[in-house]
Amino acid sequence: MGRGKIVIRRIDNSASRQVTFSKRRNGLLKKAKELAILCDAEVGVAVFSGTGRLYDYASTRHCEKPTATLPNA
Amino acid sequence: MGRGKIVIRRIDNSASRQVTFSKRRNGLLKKAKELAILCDAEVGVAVFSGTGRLYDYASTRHCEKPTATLPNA
DNA sequence: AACTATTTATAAGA
DNA sequence: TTCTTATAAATAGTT
Repeated sequence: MGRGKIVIRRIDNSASRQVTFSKRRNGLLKKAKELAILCDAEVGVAVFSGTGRLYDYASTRHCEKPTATLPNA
Repeated sequence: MGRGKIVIRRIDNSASRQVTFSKRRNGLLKKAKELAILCDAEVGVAVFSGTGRLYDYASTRHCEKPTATLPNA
């Protein structure tokens, strides 16, 4: 969905990969939220960046929100 | 993204809600997979339908895949 | 379950 | 890196 068509494979360029990660991560979380609201569904999403930072969404949060990182981060 | 613009709020009509759930659930899982591949990120998504059926995706599956249902399903 | 008119997401570019 | 814009992709309403 952009100026050009892309193939779904790892983006080699680190800077481009970071930019795409930021954009698509936001898009995914937005879609998750919309699905939960529109369809009255329970939805949970967790995304860890390459540096181990967590970005998440849960339609119903049953626990305390952690500031998690991957073990190897 | 459709013939008409919609507001993000629970879809009252049960049949429409089910159809939208099916379409958007597939879209969300696809986006999750693309994000994981493009950006080399760890991504997990879990969606429970109103009837408690689970639809999920995990970029790296560390455990056995369960055929889970919500407790109240 | 297919089909498109449209909206939305986003790849490039500024 | 935040904003813009052309274009690809998702999808709402329809058949």
